[in-house]
Amino acid sequence: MAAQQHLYLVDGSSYIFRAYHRLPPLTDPEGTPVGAVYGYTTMLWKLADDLDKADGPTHLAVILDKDSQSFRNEIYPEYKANRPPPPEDLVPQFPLIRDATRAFSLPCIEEQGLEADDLIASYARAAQREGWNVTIVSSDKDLMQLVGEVDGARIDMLDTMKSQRIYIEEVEEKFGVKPELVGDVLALMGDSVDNIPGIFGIGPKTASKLIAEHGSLTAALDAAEDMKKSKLKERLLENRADAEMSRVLVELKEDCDLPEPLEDFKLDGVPPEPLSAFLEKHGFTSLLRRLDAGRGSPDRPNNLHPEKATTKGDAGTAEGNRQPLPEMEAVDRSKYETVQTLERLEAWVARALAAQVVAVDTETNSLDAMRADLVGVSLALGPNDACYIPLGHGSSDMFAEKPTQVPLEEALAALRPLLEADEVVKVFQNGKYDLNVLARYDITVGPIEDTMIISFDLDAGRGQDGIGGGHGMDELSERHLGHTPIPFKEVCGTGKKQIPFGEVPLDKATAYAAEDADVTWRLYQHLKPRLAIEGGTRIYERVDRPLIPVVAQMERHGIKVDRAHLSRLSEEFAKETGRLEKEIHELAGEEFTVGSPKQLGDILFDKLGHKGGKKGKSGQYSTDQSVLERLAGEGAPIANKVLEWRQLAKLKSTYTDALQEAINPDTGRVHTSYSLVGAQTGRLSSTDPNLQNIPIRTAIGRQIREAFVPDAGNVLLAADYSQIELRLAAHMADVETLKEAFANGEDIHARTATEMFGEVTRDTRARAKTINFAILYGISRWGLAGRLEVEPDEAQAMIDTYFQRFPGIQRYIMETLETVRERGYSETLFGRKTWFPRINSKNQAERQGSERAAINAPIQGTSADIIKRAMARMMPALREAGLGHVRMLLQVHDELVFELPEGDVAAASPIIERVMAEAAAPAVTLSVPLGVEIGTGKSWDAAH
DNA sequence: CGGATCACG
DNA sequence: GACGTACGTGATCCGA
Repeated sequence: MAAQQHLYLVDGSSYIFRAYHRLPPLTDPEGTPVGAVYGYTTMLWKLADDLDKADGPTHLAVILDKDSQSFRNEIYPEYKANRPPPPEDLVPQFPLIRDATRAFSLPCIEEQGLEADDLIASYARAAQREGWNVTIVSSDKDLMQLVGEVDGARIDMLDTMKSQRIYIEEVEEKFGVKPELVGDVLALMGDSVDNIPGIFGIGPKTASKLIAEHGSLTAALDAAEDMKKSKLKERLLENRADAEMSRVLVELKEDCDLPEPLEDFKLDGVPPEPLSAFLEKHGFTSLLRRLDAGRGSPDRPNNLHPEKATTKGDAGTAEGNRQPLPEMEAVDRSKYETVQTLERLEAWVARALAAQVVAVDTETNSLDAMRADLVGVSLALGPNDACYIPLGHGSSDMFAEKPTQVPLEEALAALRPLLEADEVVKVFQNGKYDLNVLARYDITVGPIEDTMIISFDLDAGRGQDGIGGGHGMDELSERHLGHTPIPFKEVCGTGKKQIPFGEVPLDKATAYAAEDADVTWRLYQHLKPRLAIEGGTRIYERVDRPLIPVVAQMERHGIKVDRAHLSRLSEEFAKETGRLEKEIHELAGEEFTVGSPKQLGDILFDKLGHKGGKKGKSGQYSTDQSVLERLAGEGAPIANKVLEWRQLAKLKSTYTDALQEAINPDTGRVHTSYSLVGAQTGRLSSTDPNLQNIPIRTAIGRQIREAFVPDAGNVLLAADYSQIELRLAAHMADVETLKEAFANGEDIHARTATEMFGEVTRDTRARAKTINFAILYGISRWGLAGRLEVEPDEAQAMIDTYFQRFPGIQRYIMETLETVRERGYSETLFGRKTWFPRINSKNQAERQGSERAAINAPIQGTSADIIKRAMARMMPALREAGLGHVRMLLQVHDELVFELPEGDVAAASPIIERVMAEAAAPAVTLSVPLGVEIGTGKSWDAAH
């Protein structure tokens, strides 16, 4: 029996539109935009790769739309009439789609007066009649009508953007009906893009419900008569004709003449020319490399090096960020080596030195790098070419016999030349952790690369829809390699049963640890080339990569905290909260848990009968600060007591108690952990403990800052950027008035007050300040109205005045949004991207949320870039001045905290100020000065 | 484990 | 027809 034939029909036109909106605006060496073509090319490649695979294509053709007119226009002149013209930089890419298809030596079918959908339908049916299987490469919902099986020949669909097969179940999931009824559903719901009317007011949900219930469009329309009186009934009766015409419009023409016979679509491998010439012409160098690597032809993709497999293609989108799974040599854990002798270790080190690129991972007994003891090291030099070097296994009694291991000192001596070699790149996943662990053994690792940071610089913000946009190894491995690494909990257990890694038997430990290095190596090969292609090199090389060892060093420094001071505060707060609690209970007339917003709400609004209680969607009264302040103003003494109680309880539990516990017994200091990938905008975040939210705004809270102190003989120095985000907004939106004010060193909120209200008073300045921030955060009249306690109309008037007084701001907002809508990401002045997959969401709240975030991201992100650059340059600048002993301890978004001998303040201050003020240069020249304020003192509080 | 609250820039 | 309205974080507590 002959092998089953399998025809792939590629819907080229719809693909290019989607690719355009999902991919960055790349241009080729001649400046022609080619982003969408690049996506299309990688997609074709992937399909050609699948040749010879089970279910892979034996025949393939690309189907294109010839022009916008079709027989449907004769039925309904408005058909597709309100389609906006394609974007300017997409137009020149249309002909390139044909070029790309020909470059792959694939047939390309288009026909005057016929839409691609009709050709696809006709070819699909023709092939099905021959008993072939058919896969339609498209996600067009109209085509879903075709899905199904006739006499053992099936038609399915493939959405390459989402790597998703669509068969009957998927269609049913989407439309709630069998494929053959999809046309009926479409006829009811209409399609605004194609301008198919459907019935107004009936969306996908109602349409599929009606069709599922009645079995067909006609039946549903007939049934309308007997429905009970409703909007729906009216609409069905009134618009029957529209629905019936829509049914004709969505019907696919399955009997077109076939311009070329099916047999001509036979796939026969892809000759290297003209493909290579095409790739070269358009600067697709990574694909060109793949072509060269694959013995000169992509027709045997399995011979390609796995690391050269699909690079970008269809990364994260509003609808998901799964990439097509690249071809790769499958992970084979049996190939890993457990290194137990010095001889073998030296052999690995020698090979690594020769390889120039080695992935490294350390295993320890703690997540806290500052307390973690080294348990082992793994290395990877290529796919499955990895080893684990156990160093601290079996230190407890769980091992009957301690396993054979290279003694720690000897092993470190052997590894040191590798880890410190200038000419060998060490690749880590979250290298900051490993750097800190190894620093405890006096090993200064470098140079390093970091797959977590690379991923962040490429994909920050993707997966805001909860589909997974994280940068952890397991997630990256799933997403990019299609491989699930052994979960940590499978090796060490979880909860109470968790054992330290050092107690894991060597075979299991090797499988886990060597795999981590293996996966890191693969991820690096996969992600690193994308940086250049997608314009991520600048931010990675100039901002984030240099920062890794700097932040690692800051974490190791830590900051001294006065335990006695905190303990005293804890006691005071405890006494005070206890006293308040009693008073609150008396006022309430019963005892209850003050810390429970639920109980408090019931007491305030039900029992005590206060007015204006608002329940949120959790069905619970809101009792937050603003509510309690209102009640207090209305003369409810209990509200003030609760506010006071809350403040003290918060300070005690979050700060005075927790910080004491965070003091490292070895160093006597507190070592936070900064996340370099925590904030989508590029900011750092701080955890365990968070030292970026230590109180400062109230006097009581500031007492906690007094506990942060220098060593004897030293002082703390705090250097703050003044109004950096507003300055950047003035520069980026090019607002003359604001730039001038900053140039003259004016009080910017006062200046805003003058412009807005004509005079500066306490009140107008405060309002101006609120408005200034509101602008940075993407304003709405209601939001501003709430903050300023005015009517939305008045807030709108203020916004209008603001835009009028500061021309440029509105234009900046519009332009930013337009760019983000088009490209899917925002960009900082230094080229940092933040993706907004929901910017074009149909859900208004979702979309508007993304819009506000997108307005803010370039500003907040540029500020983050600038302070990061200052941090990376800081120690070299200080060292040059003989101040290498100055320690940079903390970063709080626009502030750096240093510790230094009292006598060095005068020498260090101007250097710190200069490095911070000039941190944008030379990459970016700002049209506003960056102001830096410096203070010193015997505590963090005193330094402000 | 999610929601509410509140600490910071 | 109602929703929900300022950006970015992390820690703690309560209660299901």
